Amino acid sequence: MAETGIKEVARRAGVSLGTVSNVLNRPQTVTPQTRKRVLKAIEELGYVRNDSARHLRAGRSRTVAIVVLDVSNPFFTDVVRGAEEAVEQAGGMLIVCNSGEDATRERRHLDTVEEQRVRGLLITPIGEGHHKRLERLVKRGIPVVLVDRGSGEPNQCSVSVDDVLGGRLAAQHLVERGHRRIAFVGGPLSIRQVADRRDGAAAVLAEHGRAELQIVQTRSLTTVAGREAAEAICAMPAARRPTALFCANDLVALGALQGLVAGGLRVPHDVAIVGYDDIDFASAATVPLTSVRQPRELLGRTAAQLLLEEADDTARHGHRHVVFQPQLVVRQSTAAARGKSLTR
Amino acid sequence: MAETGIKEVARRAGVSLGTVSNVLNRPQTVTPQTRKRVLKAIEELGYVRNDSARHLRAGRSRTVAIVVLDVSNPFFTDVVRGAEEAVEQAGGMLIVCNSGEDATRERRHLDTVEEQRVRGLLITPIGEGHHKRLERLVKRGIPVVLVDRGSGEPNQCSVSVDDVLGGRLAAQHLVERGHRRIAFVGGPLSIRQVADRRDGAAAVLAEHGRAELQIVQTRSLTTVAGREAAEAICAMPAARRPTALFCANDLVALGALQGLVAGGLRVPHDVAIVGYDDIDFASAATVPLTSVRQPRELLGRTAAQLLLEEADDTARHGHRHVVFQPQLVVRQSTAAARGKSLTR
DNA sequence: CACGTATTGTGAAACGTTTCATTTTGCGAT
DNA sequence: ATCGCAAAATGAAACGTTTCACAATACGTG
Repeated sequence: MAETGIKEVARRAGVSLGTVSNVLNRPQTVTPQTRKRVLKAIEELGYVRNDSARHLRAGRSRTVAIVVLDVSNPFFTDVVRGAEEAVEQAGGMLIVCNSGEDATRERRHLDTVEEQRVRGLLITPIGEGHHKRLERLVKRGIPVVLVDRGSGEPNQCSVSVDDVLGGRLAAQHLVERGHRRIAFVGGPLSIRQVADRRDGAAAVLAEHGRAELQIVQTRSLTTVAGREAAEAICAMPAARRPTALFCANDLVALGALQGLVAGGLRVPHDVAIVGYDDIDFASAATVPLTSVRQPRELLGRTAAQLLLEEADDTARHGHRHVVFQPQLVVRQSTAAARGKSLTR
Repeated sequence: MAETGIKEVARRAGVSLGTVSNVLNRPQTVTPQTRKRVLKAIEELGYVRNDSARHLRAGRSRTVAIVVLDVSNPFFTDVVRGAEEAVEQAGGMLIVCNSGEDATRERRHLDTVEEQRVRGLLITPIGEGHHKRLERLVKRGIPVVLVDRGSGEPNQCSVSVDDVLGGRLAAQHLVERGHRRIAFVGGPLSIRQVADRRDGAAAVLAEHGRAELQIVQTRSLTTVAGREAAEAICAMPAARRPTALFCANDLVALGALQGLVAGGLRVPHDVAIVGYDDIDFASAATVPLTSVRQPRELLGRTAAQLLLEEADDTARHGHRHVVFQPQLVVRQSTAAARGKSLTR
């Protein structure tokens, strides 16, 4: 298993170690003639740089890590694609870690990422207990940017979408459609985005003097959780049952949609649904979903750019908190019910 | 930026370099007393292993890479989740790379992965031009397992699903439903899975003496591509227009569904659709999609297990080619058209 | 109490790069 | 030819680990 290193290349090309390194890292400083000779040797030997050695000596890595809540949620894959674009354009590499909404796995990933001395970290943290941990990374010289999550922290950037506003848009729309009994479906509430969306919706109801926002908590933000929540809702007596659901994200909404239909309720006739994220599948659902759109790829791209900027020049970098605006997209799942007054 | 290394830990704990290393790697060989002392020093100094140095010296990495065709395709995210599970269980880490069906990006990822000297590589390659490249990785001691792709290669494992059979199942079903003009929608055909599915379908038609399978090629396997294909199909004269589509995957099928509806055709009344993969969203579509199901997570998990087995004991490892069976799931998108004979 | 053995601890060498202070080479001007 | 200078090439040191041959210590036995 003779690893062919820079040394053998040097010998074969009849030059010194340093020259080979120069060909690799500062081609201008070496005569075209020798350069060619070295490249030929590299080719013939099938030499491949050893990134660990390179990184060890150079002290800086070219890879950026992103830790997301759920890789199988299209929202995050779009964010990842945006980040990927920015990172690769800068000649780096993005590695994707999935915390799966599990704090233990999140911590494990942070450990690994720290051991790898990555260039920087993009993360959508789970709870609030990450502060000291991320703080430590920053102290260590690893810039951190919060993704899809606002932050008052003065020593890190964040890129987010105004979730409270998103919640308001959703609730506002449902109120205008005449709904009185509205439920928020989602969880866990320890995820800030979930809590914010709920708060935004609750605020609107309060302003309108409507009944309080019901909360149907779920354990996670998946279609399965949405389906389970819908079952519980179907089981409620009709008089108390909400006439509209505002779901914490589209996966939950899609699951709820299935659950309601399975339980014999019609959407939007009996129960209207508003989702969140406006993933591609929202418009392709059995009943196309009204949803709150977020600029997914832009979110990822912006976060990555901020991160790279900080990594390139930590000294001069000023932390920023970018907040995008969400946008309501109305579709059939909240179409006005014909022949049935909800406002009564 | 004083990197606290093993050296400082040793000094603080009043032991030698080697002892600290032993505490980290072979805790049994060190007295509980000194071990505690070292751990305390580690804690106090906030020491974090430098993975590059570790890897450089040890020669072997703990990370496994997976290169997929499209991270935003739920099929692959499920495969990734399966692989992740197996890798993490073995104490490793999985890094996810997205080739985006782009050969250049695939090559870039292979380069990086090779430079990183990863423990092993899981890959769903794009075309056929990867042979020598992967061969080289294997020669270098990096085991490679092909995912979702069969292989006759004797020196690498592969885990796949019988795509020809999948194509047969789809076509068989459509033929039984009475369809005569059937089109295959998907591409590029350089992706083996796509070609295999088409071939399976074509074989069935041939056996039944039916008209040839029409091919509507797409540039990629996305909803956008499916929508475009559907537009082309809508534009065909009704007499020549296929009465059923077999789409290379569910994303294309979902896009086609949208495109057909937008073009004024009803599904399944005017045109039936069969998708492939049976991703979660297939059953939640406007018209729930008949699809060919693949064991997605199992695929990923099995591939990772095979890889780890090989990495752990290259010498004794015997290469295997695991092939799973796909399964047809019938839903509304191919429901028998009422009051209209397709067999005329 | 001496001896042999098992258990702990030690520290130098090696992993494959990059960096940088030096030396060597090439070349135009005198 | 000779000198001077810029350009090119050199090679030793350093990055932070792990490994391994060896030394030191502890322990049970005759």
